[in-house]
Amino acid sequence: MSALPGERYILHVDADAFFASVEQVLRPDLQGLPVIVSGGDRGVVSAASYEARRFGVHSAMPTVQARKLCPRAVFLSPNFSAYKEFSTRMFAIMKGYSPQVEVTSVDEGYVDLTGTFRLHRAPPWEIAHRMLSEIRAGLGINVSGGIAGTKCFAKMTTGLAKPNGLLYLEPQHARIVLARLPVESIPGVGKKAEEILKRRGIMTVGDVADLSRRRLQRLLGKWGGALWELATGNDGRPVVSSHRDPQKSYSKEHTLEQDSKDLGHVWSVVAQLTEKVAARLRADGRGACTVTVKVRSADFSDMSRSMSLKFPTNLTRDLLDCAARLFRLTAGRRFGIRQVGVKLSGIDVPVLQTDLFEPRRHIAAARDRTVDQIRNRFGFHAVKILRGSGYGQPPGVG
DNA sequence: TCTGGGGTCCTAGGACCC
DNA sequence: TCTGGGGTCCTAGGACCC
Repeated sequence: MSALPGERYILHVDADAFFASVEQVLRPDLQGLPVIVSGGDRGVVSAASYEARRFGVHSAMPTVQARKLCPRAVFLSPNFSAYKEFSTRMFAIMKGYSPQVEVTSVDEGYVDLTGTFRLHRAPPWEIAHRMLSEIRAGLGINVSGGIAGTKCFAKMTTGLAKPNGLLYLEPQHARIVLARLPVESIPGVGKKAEEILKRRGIMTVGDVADLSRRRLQRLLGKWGGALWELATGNDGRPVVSSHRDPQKSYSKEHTLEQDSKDLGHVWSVVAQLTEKVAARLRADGRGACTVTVKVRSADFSDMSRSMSLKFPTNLTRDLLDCAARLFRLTAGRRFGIRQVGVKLSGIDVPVLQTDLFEPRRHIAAARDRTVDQIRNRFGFHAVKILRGSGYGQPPGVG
């Protein structure tokens, strides 16, 4: 048996209720119970075990609502380092079967199985079955997989295989089976695109495929053309096993426990976010040109202000300085503040030529290094940067 | 129902340059 | 009175994904 010329066999792998499943492995007393991982009562559900889903709980649902639907569930805060470790083990198993493994998120990835006939002397669905079985046995979690001729179809097929299943759709069957699914099951079609399409009677994947590319482009812009390729099975994107593109932005957000109009307090939160995100930048040996401060008001309107520097920097002093100026520009709103965020972009190697003219920057860099070391060992609050100590000025508003 | 936090990519207008 | 055009960078906002 061998692959037909030009035919691809792409496997999409997705762990079921990943965060909740990992928690149930780490705490066997939670097996069989409804488990909900969520970021707190003003947040949303990150993952719900299948026991919790029976009560109607699903991810992205407000935690408050999940509590109403399933008050007896075990609610847990996320433990990202544990999820990362399980993720690493899962992908290590996958890489044992094919060198072409693409990691798309902590619990999801693609494997190109086109070459497995030759490599393993077994058809791709057999290889996929072994792979998923090894993950289940090794990690104790459930995983699902879908095999199809394109990445898009493989991912949609996984959706049909859940929970804990594996499904292979031959090309001619994939067209028929997937065509019946609703438009929003195509990855990339969210609420907005769904509304635009359905308002015009375009309800299913098949309806999209039957349109002309031009019509879709008129409806959805550039994305319309790409969507047409996905829906018609002309998605030629390869499985990319090489290293991911370097990270393009670093951000940190925080939702306040209560909406606040106390700009002094809110600024102290923004300053902490800035310090934390700057430390991540330094840990990667990188710098940022652009700083963005985002404010979400109690009415859920967002406002962001950004500014760009001439040279990439990772000095806390520089970044806090920008953040303070930007935060001042967001003042004067009618509602309290719900959430704030700091984003660093325009990422590059930090530039130091200004050092020649300003030895104080060396001192600032040394101070950052010291603060990072202490905080890495004793925690963020082991060091407190006081206002008026040369950086991190108060907002001067309100 | 009452809406997180981490990202990526796209659009559109204005400034600026040649 | 009429007033280019293309390229690139910056900013603000928004859609989408897990």
